[in-house]
Amino acid sequence: MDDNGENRPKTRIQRRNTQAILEAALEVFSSYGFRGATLDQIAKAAGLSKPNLLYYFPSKEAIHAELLGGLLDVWLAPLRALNPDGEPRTEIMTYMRRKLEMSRAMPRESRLFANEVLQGAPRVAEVLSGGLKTLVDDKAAVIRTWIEAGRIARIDPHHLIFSIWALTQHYADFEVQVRAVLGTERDAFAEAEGFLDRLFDRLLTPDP
Amino acid sequence: MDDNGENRPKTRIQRRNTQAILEAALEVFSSYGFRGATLDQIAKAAGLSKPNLLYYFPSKEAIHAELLGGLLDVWLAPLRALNPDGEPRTEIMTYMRRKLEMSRAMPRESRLFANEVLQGAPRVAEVLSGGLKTLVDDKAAVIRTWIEAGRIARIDPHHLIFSIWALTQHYADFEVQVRAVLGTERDAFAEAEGFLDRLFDRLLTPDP
DNA sequence: TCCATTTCTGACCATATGGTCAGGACGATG
DNA sequence: CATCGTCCTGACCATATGGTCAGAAATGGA
Repeated sequence: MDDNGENRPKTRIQRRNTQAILEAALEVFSSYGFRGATLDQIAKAAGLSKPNLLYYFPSKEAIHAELLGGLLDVWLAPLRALNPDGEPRTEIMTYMRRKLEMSRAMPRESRLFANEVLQGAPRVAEVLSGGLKTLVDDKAAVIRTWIEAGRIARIDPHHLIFSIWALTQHYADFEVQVRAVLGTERDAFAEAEGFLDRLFDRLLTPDP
Repeated sequence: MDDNGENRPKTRIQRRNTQAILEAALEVFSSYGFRGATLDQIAKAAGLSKPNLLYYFPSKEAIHAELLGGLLDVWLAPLRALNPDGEPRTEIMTYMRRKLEMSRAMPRESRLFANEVLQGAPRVAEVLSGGLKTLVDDKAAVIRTWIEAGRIARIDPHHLIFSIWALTQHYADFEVQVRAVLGTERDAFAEAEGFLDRLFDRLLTPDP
């Protein structure tokens, strides 16, 4: 089904152009969603002609799929890195900080996923209920052992993870809103770090 | 500029059809975003022909604008209701619960706004930096007085409001993801209420 | 019942869009 | 420099889409 993976870009030109296309596609898809984006927009942003786009990728779908698939691992890496043998609060705080840093450094990637999920995740539904669910369930189980050991507060692990997603991605996905409300003077991400540190510190502290 | 407001729907048929159109448009726009939605989809969902749609609304833009504008007041009502003279924690907790309830009861409306803001809010940019900013600044000032009086913890009011938005809207905007991860057995919103109660209770409690 | 107004439709239009194709330009390799 | 495979393009196509229009059908009031 998927003819990628075997025949990677070989020549210099292929590498440069596929890279430019994916970069441009990220820009456009993250701004307009899949249906709202057009090949002409992507081609223009990549500095290529539309037929040339389709010389490197067989279809609009394929570009989108390549983008999503290629970024999924990066996107989930921080959660994967959550170490069952680490110090519970450190592990969770580190995870949260990494997610926030990703929102800051890769807001377009965040919006790409947000657009996809918002619109019903038609292209990644299997990933959500497959790999993602497995990963989250796995880490939730780890967190549960920490709770049982009394090392962090007794809160639902799944919703703890959701809260990290929601609070960190909010600053990327709703950036224009955050900026509009805070004004251009304030640094939303810098402030968010302090705020979220405090929030999760309080949330995780076990009851006396 | 806006020729609405004066000539509201009068006849029974007008009322019924404009209602059906807005209902259908909410369904379609919230699922696909502005550019991703088509008039044919909306017309079909409303049980009308496309020309008939355009008999009631002058353009696709107009339908979208009417939807957004009509819902803004409803959407911001809970924040407006935050009472400076009320008991601080009760006021904030009530606000959070109302927002969560709105996410539960009106997920399509939430996604409509989410789509709009995600894609750069081209049609509501003025509202964000105008009315919304004013409202938020106003309520943030109220919260700040509560903090100064030592009645709630010393946390940034703007980010407190952001956190309420992020955490409650997450359950509507990313519903498919939440459902995929949680499975169909669990009731995300019921669980969220308990989780968020606990979270904000801990967040707001003043330092000893 | 008759007429004016409102409501609705099929046919149509201009443009946008995803995608194709024949062939030309280019670049590396002998 | 000849040649072969890579790279690229203009022209083109089928379909989708937002929107228009002349006129038919329904509605409502006198």
